[in-house]
Amino acid sequence: MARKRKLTNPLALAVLATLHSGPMHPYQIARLLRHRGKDDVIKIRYGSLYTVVQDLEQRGFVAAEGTERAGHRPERTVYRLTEDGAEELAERLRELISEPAKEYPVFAAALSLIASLHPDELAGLLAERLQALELDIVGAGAVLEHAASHQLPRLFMLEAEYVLAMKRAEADWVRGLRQELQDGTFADLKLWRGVHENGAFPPELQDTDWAQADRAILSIGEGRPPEDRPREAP
Amino acid sequence: MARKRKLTNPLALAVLATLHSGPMHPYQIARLLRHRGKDDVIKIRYGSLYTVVQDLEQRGFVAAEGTERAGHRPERTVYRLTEDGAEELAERLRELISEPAKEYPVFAAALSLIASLHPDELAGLLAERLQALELDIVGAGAVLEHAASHQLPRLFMLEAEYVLAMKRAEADWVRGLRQELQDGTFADLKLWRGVHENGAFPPELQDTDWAQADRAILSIGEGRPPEDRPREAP
DNA sequence: CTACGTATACTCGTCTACGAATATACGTCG
DNA sequence: CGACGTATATTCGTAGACGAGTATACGTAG
Repeated sequence: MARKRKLTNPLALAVLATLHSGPMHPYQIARLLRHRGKDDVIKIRYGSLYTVVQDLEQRGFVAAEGTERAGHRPERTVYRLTEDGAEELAERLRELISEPAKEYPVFAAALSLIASLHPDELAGLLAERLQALELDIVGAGAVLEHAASHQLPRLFMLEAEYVLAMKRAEADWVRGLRQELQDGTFADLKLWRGVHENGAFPPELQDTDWAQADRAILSIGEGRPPEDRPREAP
Repeated sequence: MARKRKLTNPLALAVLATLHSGPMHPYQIARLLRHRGKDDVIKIRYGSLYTVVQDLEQRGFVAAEGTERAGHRPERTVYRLTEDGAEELAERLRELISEPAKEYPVFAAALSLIASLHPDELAGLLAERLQALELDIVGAGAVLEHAASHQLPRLFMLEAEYVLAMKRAEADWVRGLRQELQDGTFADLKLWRGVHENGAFPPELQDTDWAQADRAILSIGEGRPPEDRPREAP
């Protein structure tokens, strides 16, 4: 947690935002965040929380107001938001909203390696995912409706709306792919099965641009100049 | 990188998958991953790569085949995939496909804290995001078309298709919200401005369930039992 | 032919996230 | 009333991620 770097840690931003509601100690921050359901979109680990708060203090974004003690519980340090902290929070939020960040969802990673799995397995796995997603979607929808009917302003539920929209889109996409696999519309099934049965690409695909380039990279490992030397592909 | 834990690191899975194409040394793995465009959905850091490969070796998922040296370059260790490695890869992929993982996109985090920003700013920020997203979308679409027209099987572009679908969905959602803010349809604008101008909630919202509960949590910090003591909200 | 930029290939040290442990207090059920 | 489960509140140690550094080789523009 160096001195001058931008405050990118979402938990840190959440801490600053929570202190808008008044000075409090770290554990209370966590409870409030939880109560407000923010732990659904922001990872709250106690292990990290205290480190983050210390860092915020060092940077001058929060300040210790003093310590108190209730009964014989451990002493608690109460922090408040500073001017600098409020500004930094606003600035980071502006940035996070206006600039899409590059993220690495694991599902995309898995898809990118999917050729390693046998195609006949995939449809079933996608069906499982779809079920789970649909459950999630129903649940999230219910939460949103419940909140609305209890006068919780939409302003505080935007993140849930967004997450729901994304889940719906994912479910749609998964549904489409599963369909193509089931009815055999998916074009590469022959190729794909071939790779698993022969451990190699069918010859008609050996000489495309990308196969060439792949082989070029692979051949360097051979200690020979990248001449020819056909190799089996993934 | 402890001994028995599941292999959740996406880079580790990518390494295993790449070794399907034959034995090679770490740097070559990275190059091939890059050439295949996988670095778009899987973070490849050299600092991590070598650690990850070592870990895979310790777990028996890859094995060193020996070392070679080209010219006076540093010695390179060539690794191959083991049976165990192939199995582990397949098992992890199955899991990643069939079970949606909980993730924490920063945009959702930012939305969840958005009340800290003045509402009149938000529409503009969303417009910026939208522009960036639309550029991304055009770019990704072009890449997909180019790949298709060069015979690269769709099988190897699924992750790009998925990412594109997600971006489109996000753009749609952002467009909708921006619209509501611009034409004043968004219901909480009055409340929201009030929070920023008075630093407090308008009285008609002070007594809802959630405001009560929030106050209950806050009041504990006061060292008093959670009786009454109204407080200002975010 | 020499200087410079770029690619190859890896290592090191730092920073950070966070699991797990710790320790006290409170409520309650028999 | 004593034993047990849960909530309060924080600290500590360590595994893992990764930025930045290192050192050599190669291509090429001047």
